[in-house]
Amino acid sequence: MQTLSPLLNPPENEQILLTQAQRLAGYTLGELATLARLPIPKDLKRDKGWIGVLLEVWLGASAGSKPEQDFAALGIELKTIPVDRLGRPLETTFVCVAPLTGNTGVSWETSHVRHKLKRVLWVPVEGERQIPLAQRHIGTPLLWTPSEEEEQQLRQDWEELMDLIVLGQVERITARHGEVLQLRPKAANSKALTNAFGADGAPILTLPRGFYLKKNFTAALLARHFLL
DNA sequence: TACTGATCATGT
DNA sequence: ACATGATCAGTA
Repeated sequence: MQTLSPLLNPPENEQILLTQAQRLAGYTLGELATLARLPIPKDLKRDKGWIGVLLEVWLGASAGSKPEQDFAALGIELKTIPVDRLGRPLETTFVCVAPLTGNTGVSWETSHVRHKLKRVLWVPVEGERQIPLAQRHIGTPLLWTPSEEEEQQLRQDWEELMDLIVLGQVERITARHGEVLQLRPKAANSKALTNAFGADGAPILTLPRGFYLKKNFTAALLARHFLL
């Protein structure tokens, strides 16, 4: 009888990664945290990334804040996604920070968004706050690559948002822009500012922004897998 | 109650 | 300040 244990090194291939992720399905966060000897916070208020770190440990991702894909050798990004009892996303999904300067000549093909989403291992986790953190279950993982339709949706929103940024309209962008991809603040707080350009072309200080996948998009990609 | 704008921890 | 990991929480 083999005991479930965290991967100590990056998985050597996709199959090993996927198999390990599938093994975790059905376990609770409390069980996995105890086995990995990771302290369990009371809730996520001050540990918003805790579930992500826990899964990184179990799947052998090089944990920490390196500007790489989680499984660089495999070209795979890991995303945990909080879902309700029906498997629908409870939150938007952060993709990457949006570049507000130095965007002359940037294209969708070479964008960070496209690179990040090229191949993603989605791990659904029960996320309803009424369920104590330790009792939330891991769901069935999904190794995903954007379909042509999904990539076109992403590309259209990305180009529209980047056009506004380049035109100095970043402060007029709200989370309502974009059908599947949105731009929202991504900062420690509202006092953290970064450089951008205003409508008149002059430099301005503004909140750092990030690209996020809207829930309708992640809901559809999860449903396509689990209902089809 | 869904959504948008704001926020939390940690490491480089 | 910015990258990693995201969720919180006020208000429409």
